[in-house]
Order: sequence, then structure tokens, then C-alpha cells
Amino acid sequence: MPATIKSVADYAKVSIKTVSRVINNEGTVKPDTLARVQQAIEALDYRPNKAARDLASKDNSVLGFVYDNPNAYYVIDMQKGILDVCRENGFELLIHPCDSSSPSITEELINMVRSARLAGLVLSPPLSEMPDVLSTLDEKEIFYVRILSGSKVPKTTMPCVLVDDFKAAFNITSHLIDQKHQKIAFIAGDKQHKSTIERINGYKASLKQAGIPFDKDLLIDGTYSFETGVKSASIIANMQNRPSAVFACNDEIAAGTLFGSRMLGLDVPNDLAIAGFENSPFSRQTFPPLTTASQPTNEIAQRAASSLINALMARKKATGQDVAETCCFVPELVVRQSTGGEQ
Amino acid sequence: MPATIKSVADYAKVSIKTVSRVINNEGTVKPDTLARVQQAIEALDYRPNKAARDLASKDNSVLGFVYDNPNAYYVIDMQKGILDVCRENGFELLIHPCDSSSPSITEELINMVRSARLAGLVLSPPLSEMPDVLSTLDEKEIFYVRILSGSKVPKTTMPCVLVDDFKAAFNITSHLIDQKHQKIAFIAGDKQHKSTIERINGYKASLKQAGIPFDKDLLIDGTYSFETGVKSASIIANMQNRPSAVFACNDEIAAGTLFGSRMLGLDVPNDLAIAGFENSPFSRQTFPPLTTASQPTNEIAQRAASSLINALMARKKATGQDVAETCCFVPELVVRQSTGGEQ
DNA sequence: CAAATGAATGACAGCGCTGTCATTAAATGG
DNA sequence: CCATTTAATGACAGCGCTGTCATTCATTTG
Repeated sequence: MPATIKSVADYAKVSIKTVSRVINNEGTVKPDTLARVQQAIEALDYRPNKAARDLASKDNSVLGFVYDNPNAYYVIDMQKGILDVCRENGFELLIHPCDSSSPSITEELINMVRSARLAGLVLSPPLSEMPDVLSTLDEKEIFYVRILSGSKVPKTTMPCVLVDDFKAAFNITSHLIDQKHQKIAFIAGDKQHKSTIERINGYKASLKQAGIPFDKDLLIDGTYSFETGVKSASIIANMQNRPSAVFACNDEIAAGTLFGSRMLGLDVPNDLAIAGFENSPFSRQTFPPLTTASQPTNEIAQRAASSLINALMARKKATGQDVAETCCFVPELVVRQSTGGEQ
Repeated sequence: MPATIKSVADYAKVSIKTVSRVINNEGTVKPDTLARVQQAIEALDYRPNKAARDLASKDNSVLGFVYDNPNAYYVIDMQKGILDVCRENGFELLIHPCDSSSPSITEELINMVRSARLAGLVLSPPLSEMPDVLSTLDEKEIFYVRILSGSKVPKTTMPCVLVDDFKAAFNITSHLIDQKHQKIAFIAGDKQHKSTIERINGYKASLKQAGIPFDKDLLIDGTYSFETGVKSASIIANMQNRPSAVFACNDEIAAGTLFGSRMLGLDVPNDLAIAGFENSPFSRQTFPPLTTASQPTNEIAQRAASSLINALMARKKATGQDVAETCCFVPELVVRQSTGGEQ
């Protein structure tokens, strides 16, 4: 039978309230009492009962991580980052994979928050970019942090972590232009991801800066999938006056493009240079390895989780002040052989 | 303020105990009372407070999923499978990535179980194969289910889910032999994974059946990594009397071998046939796609979780009977072009 | 038709903690 | 040195449920 606060109190010859003060770091405990209690805790191997705590304090310290992303690496990294921050702060994490295209997704989230009495949600794209979801959460006064694509702070009371896909895409495109490419195709991912739009815009901006007119025939629609890459490769191969480079919206697509190019007998990077995005582990392992942009997923996740926890704390202290922290990460260019770099 | 059991009881004009009976499906409630209570629950949008429940019933329905695996796809699939079963049964899941080589891993697990008051653990390899960990858990009477490599039920009171790597490796090797390969190298993964040993044994058994003597020079040591594959490719390329096929212990290694072969100008499958294991998503996306063995990770996870929950239930009912369920999955051969199949 | 049986429901304590407020001990001031 | 403030501690209710046991009501039976 595990030790309870009462057994610790008896052992240390203090009241249970004092033990409670110690485990909650309330400060107002004399040093020697503190020491006695701590020793009792040690001796009895006492751990506070979370259920009892949550019940009494009425605030459940559990966060929810909601995702709808086929990229396992991304999810795992994300999860790990959030988890680390949660552990540090005595929070637990509930994982919730879901389908963002489901019509009842909002209801599903509300339901989850209520049922598990979550303190807050960590939302990753595309959920973090769905106005309906967000407004409902706001309405129900549910705390959340958003991880999303963008560079300037959206008007919101909730914290968010931005990833500047625009700038990173700009840099990748510029890299391609530096390599003397003039005709550069772009393969887009799902349009409901804001990252897709941002990346397209970064691509366009870079072309513009270099004085290369944007050619809409070089912009190929698709989804964030290997198959999109394979198909796009043959579209590109069949273009009269073929582009010499292609910027794929993510590594998955880029890998597909690479695969497709191989099938069609194109040499990468000589016949076609290929760049991806995301720096997935396999981007180093394709042949040739992919040029890409690297985002510190783990760090992003940590920032998101700690911003959320800060917001939660602030609310509790009723400081009233607006504490919607925001920060921005810019994915970094990683040059590899698929664009002729790092030979 | 969310509805409580009391408000539901008042609304339905019954005692809180009756509401409790309804939400716990205790059965002994008259149909019309039942209907009234259910309607009250509906009307008030009532959800039982988990903290209060756990506190009162003294059994926390939270499982822990412990893993130490670099394969993100595997982990995500696993997690999803376990999660689904947890949800169905009103359990929650705590995710715990860890480092199985840490000397304090056992302590870490015990600590986690105690702190979060977990009902049980789902252990994946290599933790599920570490005698020290298991015996300590047994000693502390902690419930767990193991997912591990093997074909026959180990002597244990806890349920387990077996994956027959031996047979699958046997089949892959036999496939290679069917393709007229006589000299087949094997690239091993980490030896502390039982799967490595099982796969080696399957490979040997198949050779033996075909009357091909085992040549220890063809067995290359390594880890479950892309780099091992790359290195092994050059070892193989430099062998006098080079093998015509290689069986890599998993897809990651196989992908590395493929990459390495490319670098060395070897044509796959003509100069060297390559087979992997695990059917990772990228195994379909290499060029050429990899022959491999596919295990239903999601299903394995579901079985594991439900076996654990069954064991937990059985204990609760104090049926005393031994309910250590066990089942076995055999990964299925998937033939692709890296071994000249499915041209 | 009264007594006995069983099904349905309720009263109430208590799970292990936290919050509120009361009490005591120590520190400060006139 | 006593009154007053401040710091440290404790007593106790109550969070929302479940478990135990008592009670009520509808049946069945001799």
C-alpha cells in the first residue's frame, strides 16, 4: 500500500497541510520542518496521488496533443518535445491522432477536452489553421497553443509558435537560382496546409527578386505524398522545354520526384535538380541525398508546450495580463547533392 | 461549471448511486429508471470526473507505452493501435520514450508506474526482452504485456504478443534461394534485439534446408541503421567471389545497402539482390523498391493492449485463473524489385 | 394471506488531497 | 514588558465519485 499524505504527516509529526505545503512548494515552511517532511517523503517513498490532487484542486494538469499528419518523424519529434516540457512541469500528455477533414472534428476536440478534463491543447497544422476549430475553442474558453506556418503574429489571445516557411522557401529557391537554374518547377502539397501557400509565396518572391517571371505552368498541384512526386516527375519530363530544377513542397514529394526521375532515366542533379523541405531523416538517405530545409521540430514543440503552460499558469494567478507568447522559427537551408551541392 | 453526478441524480430524481450504476453498466437498474438517468446525462452533457473515479475506485485506468525504437513509423503505428483499444475501454495512455541502455532503466520504469499510478505497461523490444526489467516488474507485481520476437510462449504469468521473425526470415531467405541465389550475405542489426538473433536463425535454417552451407564470412555485424547498410555494401563489393544477394536485417539497413551499392556502381538487383525486413513505408519508395517482410504493427499493438486490459480485468474480478493470453504473428513476405520480383 | 425471497434503490463513509480559515508561535514596536 | 503584527502551522470541510450495507418495493410461496 503506497504512502499517503497522512502517513508522511504522521512520520514527520506535522499536519497533512504542512506536507501539502512542502509538495507544492508554497514556501511558507520553516527550514527544519521542511527538512523533516522531505526526509519523511524520502523514507516512505511517497508520491502524491494525482487523482486526489486533481480532484481537490479542480485543475487537471493534463495537456492534449492533437495531430493529423502522415509524417511519422514529425509527430514523434513533436511528441517528444512536448513530453519533455510536460514532465518538467508535472503535466501529463494525452495523445490524440485525428482526422482534420472530419466534419465533426470540432465536436470531437471539445468532447475530448471535456471528457479528459484537459488543461489545454497543443495544435499542429492543419488543425492550428482551421478558423472554425479555433473560434469554437475560444468560445468555450479552452486554452491552446498553435504551431503554424507564418511569420507575423496573428491577432489572438492564445500563444502560438510560427514557422517561417515563406523565408525558408525563398532561400531554397534562391539557392536553386544561384546554381544557375532559371526554369524551376514547384510541386505543391495540400492546399489546406498554410505551409503550402507560404512555400509557394516564398518561391514566387525569390523568382521575382531574381527577375524571373513566374510561370504558372511550372506550378504543379498535389498532396504531401510520394505519389505526387512520382506523377509530377513524369509531368515535368514531358514538358517541352523542361525545367532544370524542381522545388518540391516537402521531402516526401521530393523523394517521389527523385524516384520518378530515375524511372524515366533522368539523372539527378544533372538533368534535373531536386529540392525538398522538412529535412526528414530519409532525405539524407535517398540517392543522391536531398537538398532541403531543416526545422528544429523538437525545439518548436518545446516552445509550444512551455508557452501553453505559461499561459495556463498566468490564468491561474489571475494576473489578467495578456500573456500570449509568440515566437518564430526559420527553417534552415541544407544543401545536398540533389541540387549539385556539397559534391 | 460541468455537471456532476449529483446534478444528474437530482435531475433524474434518483440517488447518486443509481447514476453511478448507470454509468458503470452495473445492470441492476430498471429500464425506465435507466432511461430517465440516461436522458438526464444527455440533457446536462454530463461526463464522469475521471479523477474522482480513480480516487474512489482506487484503480487508475491508465496504461503506459514504453518504447526505445528509432523507427518512427513503428512507434506511431504501435501507439495508434494501443490508443484505439484504450479508448474503447475507457483507458488512457501515457507515452514514455526511453533509453533501454540506461543503467537505471528499471528504476525509471518503476518510478513512472508509481508516480502516474499506471495500471499496466505495454513493453516493446528491446525492453520486452530484458530479463532484469521483467523480473523487477514481476517482483513489484506490476502488470505488463510484452511484444517480442519469438514463436513459442515463454514461461510467464503476463500476456505476450509474439512476432515470428524466424519464420519470416526463413521465407525471405527461401525467396532469395528460389531466385537462384546461392551466395547470400546477411547483415545483422543490434544483437541485443532478439529479432536479430531470430532472423539470423531463420536465414541459417533456410540455407540448411536448401543444402547451402552457412558461411560465417557472409554474416556481417551491424546495428539497425542506414550507415550499417552503406558500410556493408562496400564490404560486400570488395569480397572476392562476391555474393549475389544480401538479406538485411531491416529496411533501414537494406536502404543503406542499396545506397551504398549505387555509390559503388552496382546494379540492384542484377549485380546484387537486396531484401530488407519490416515493410517500412520507405521500402516501397527506394529505387528499386525493396523486397521485405510485413508485420501488421497496428494489429499487433491492438492485441497487446487488449490482452493487457483483459489481464487487468481478470485480476480485478479475482478469478484467480491464469489469463496470460498469448498470440503469434508471422510477418509476410513482400516481393518487390530489389530482388528481381514483381518486374 | 402472511412470510419469505429477491430485485431495485438509497444513505453514507471515505478515497487523498487542497482551500479556507482558525490558531499558535515568533518577531516587532511603543 | 505587553500589545500588535507577521510567520508558521493546523483543523476541517469538501472535491465527485465508488463500495458497503441498509432499506424499500414487488414477487413468489407455503
